[in-house]
Amino acid sequence: MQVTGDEAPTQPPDPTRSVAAAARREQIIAAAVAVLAESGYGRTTFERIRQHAGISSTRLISYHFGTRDDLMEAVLIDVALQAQRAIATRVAEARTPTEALTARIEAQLGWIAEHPAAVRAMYEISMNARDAAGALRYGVEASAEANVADLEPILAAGQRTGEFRAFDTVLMALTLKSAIDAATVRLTRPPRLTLDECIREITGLALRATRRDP
Amino acid sequence: MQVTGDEAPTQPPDPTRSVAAAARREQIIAAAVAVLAESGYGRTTFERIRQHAGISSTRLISYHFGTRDDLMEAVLIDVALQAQRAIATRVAEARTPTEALTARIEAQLGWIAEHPAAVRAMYEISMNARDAAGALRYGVEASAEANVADLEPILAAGQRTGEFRAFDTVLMALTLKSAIDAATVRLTRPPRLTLDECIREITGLALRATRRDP
Amino acid sequence: MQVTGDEAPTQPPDPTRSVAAAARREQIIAAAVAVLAESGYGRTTFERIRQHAGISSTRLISYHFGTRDDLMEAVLIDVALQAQRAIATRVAEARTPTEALTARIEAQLGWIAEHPAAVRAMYEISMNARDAAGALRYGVEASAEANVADLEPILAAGQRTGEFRAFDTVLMALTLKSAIDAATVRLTRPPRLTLDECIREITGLALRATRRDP
Amino acid sequence: MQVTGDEAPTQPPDPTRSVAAAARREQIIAAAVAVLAESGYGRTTFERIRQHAGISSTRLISYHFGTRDDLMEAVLIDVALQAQRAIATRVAEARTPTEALTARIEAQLGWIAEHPAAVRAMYEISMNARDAAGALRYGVEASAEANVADLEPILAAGQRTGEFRAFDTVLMALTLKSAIDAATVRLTRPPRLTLDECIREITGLALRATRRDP
DNA sequence: CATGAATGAGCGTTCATTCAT
DNA sequence: CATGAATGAACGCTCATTCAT
Repeated sequence: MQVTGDEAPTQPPDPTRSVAAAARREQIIAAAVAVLAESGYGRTTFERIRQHAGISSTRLISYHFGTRDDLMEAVLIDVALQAQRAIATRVAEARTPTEALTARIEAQLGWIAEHPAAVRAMYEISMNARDAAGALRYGVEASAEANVADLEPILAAGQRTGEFRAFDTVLMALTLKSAIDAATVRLTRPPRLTLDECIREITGLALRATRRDP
Repeated sequence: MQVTGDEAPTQPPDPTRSVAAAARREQIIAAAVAVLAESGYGRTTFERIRQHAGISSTRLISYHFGTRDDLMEAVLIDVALQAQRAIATRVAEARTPTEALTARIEAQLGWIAEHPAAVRAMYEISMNARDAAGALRYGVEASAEANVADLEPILAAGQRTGEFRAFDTVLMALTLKSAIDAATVRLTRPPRLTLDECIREITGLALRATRRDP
Repeated sequence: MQVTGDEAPTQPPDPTRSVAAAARREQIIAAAVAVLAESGYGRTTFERIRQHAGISSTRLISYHFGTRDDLMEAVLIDVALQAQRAIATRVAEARTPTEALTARIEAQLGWIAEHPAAVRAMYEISMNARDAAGALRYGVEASAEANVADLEPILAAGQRTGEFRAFDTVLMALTLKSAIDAATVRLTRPPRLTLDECIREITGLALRATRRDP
Repeated sequence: MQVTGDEAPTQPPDPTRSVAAAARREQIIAAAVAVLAESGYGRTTFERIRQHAGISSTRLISYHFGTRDDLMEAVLIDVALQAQRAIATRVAEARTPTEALTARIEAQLGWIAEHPAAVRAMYEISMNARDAAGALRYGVEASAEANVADLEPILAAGQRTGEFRAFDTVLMALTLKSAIDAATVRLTRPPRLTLDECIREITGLALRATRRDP
């Protein structure tokens, strides 16, 4: 994802080569997430990030990330990967597709509840970052795909083991994603539900929707 | 030292005094709505609005609306009032609370379906406009209140006539609002529903939720 | 040549509409010419121009001209037009093609000798201004064409009147241009010639090259 | 507090000590020449040179050459020496001053025709490099002197042997230099001449100008 | 009702350079 | 011999806004 060539600042550091650079990047990304969540995309300037990160110069940001757009992309990728990893870890512990489905829902809702700022930051970026032509850079489609990509295999596995009934796995994945999104909103906006209520609600729905007809 | 108000070089002209001024204001607001919907809040600059409106100078915008924030507020109010009026008109034709409730839902969903740009513009403003301190100027609460304000009287009226059962009218109004919001999303994002399906869904839900137990 | 639309600063002033704006533009262009001649293209910054023009803010420059490239183009056009006009005026006074040819050479060499800064400024721009792709924006070809455009009609007219012999007018125009360019160099670099010497040299050459064979 | 010289963090390594360092320097100079010729002085940044040279970091450039100005000077000197050497070698083969004069002209024009990028690079540097005060660092005078320095001895020798007539050798050298410069332009810009034509032209001129009157 | 002219503040970006190993 | 990390300074540009008519 690193830009090479002309656009990059002098000496773009290879993040994989140096732990110090990686740490700096993490520090800056964390600050960017906080500012995005608190102040919104439009007010997330290098200067505000600099203040929040407690570093001396905004130059340090462009040194590590290049342009503002590059930084935003780095934040988006970083946060998405973190979420993905957290969820994948918990799903990996499941022994059956049913458990996996439950774990997946719990993990996602749990992660969202635990990282409201990160979620908000992703939202700000995906709703505001635009390319030169003015089109949204990270459209709804992209995030939809991302959220569905790991759900569909679980459903397919469940059908293979016979735990789940026959249905279109892509469509079901999309439906579950929508349900989770709806529940997510209920975590933050009235009529509010607690995390446990959300999880219970969605897992109940998912299990009923996928289980073999008796 | 000019003897003018605080917000503009010459105070925004009294819209009742001049039809020309009112027309200009409408023209600019319409352009602002279009730009907001197409380019997002951050890229909705005076210059872009000027182009879209086909007027000669951005000065004309600040002349009529004062600051950018003032313009955004004017857009928000204008659009909200328009929606409110359209809905109120249709609700006013209803003869019973039940009819009013149905009309209210149909009218709102209908208006949303017919004015996607306006809806998007309101969304952009409410999600991005911030005050000097950095706080969202038109929080979720504000729009919630607005959307609920005309719903609650209908419910109360239904209870008085005995058509509706006993329930907390505020809570029920909020619940219905949430349901409508959810349906709204289904108009634009998969799994998609048609306007008619949305209306049927929500009115069915509302009627069942409010009617007297048999 | 005025950029319209997005790239323009707020309220690009129409230079034809206001004498004040035209005066400001002239003032800024004059300062730009001086800085270009003195400091070269790379050091011709808004700030240096601002100082030289004795104006308060660099913003005034971008207000009137837009981007730096736009300014440079404006300078180039302005200077070229000025030269063109000065030359055309003197050529217009000529009664015969022979006189016109002489006048043309005298006028161009005279203008160059009188406006060394302007000549240098044009040179700096044409040798340094590049487009986004990195290619020279105002190639040698462009200036060659410009310098030849008014020469060729004179030659053609002389052939019609019978004062000049038969030759390819385009080729002859190019040749004369080359001779003038060479003479120009001799005005500034050793072995140096005076303006009068240059004029005598080139007009002598031109007249001999074009006159009817006896 | 490092005990180093003024210009670089660690003093530019002694080129005689290490062949590796010399090779690096050559590599970087070659890249710089290419970038100068292609992109012009203003766009010849460390980053672009780095890309062109295929090295990892711009730091390597400043390590070997110090500042940007130092690099440019190194390029200028390197290219000039190369040209000088090529020309001197061919002149050394001549047995008489007349042969030497011919060889000198042929060699210079030949070198120019064979190394357009190097010629262009020298030109870019000499026309753009400036000192802190803003004055051209390598003025026209400098290059004139350089080009004349080896011409004058040839002429003087010819006078001593009696092959050449009496004339002011410095003035004649300058004149010949001007003629060569003019021919150089004719290699690249219309009305164009081939290399052979140029050589014939200039050598013809030179021999006629210097030979004893019969 | 409309416009022209001017302006200040802030932002991202670029570039060479320096301090460390 | 080479590199990584950091940094300061300057620049062009954008935007909303204000002072005049």
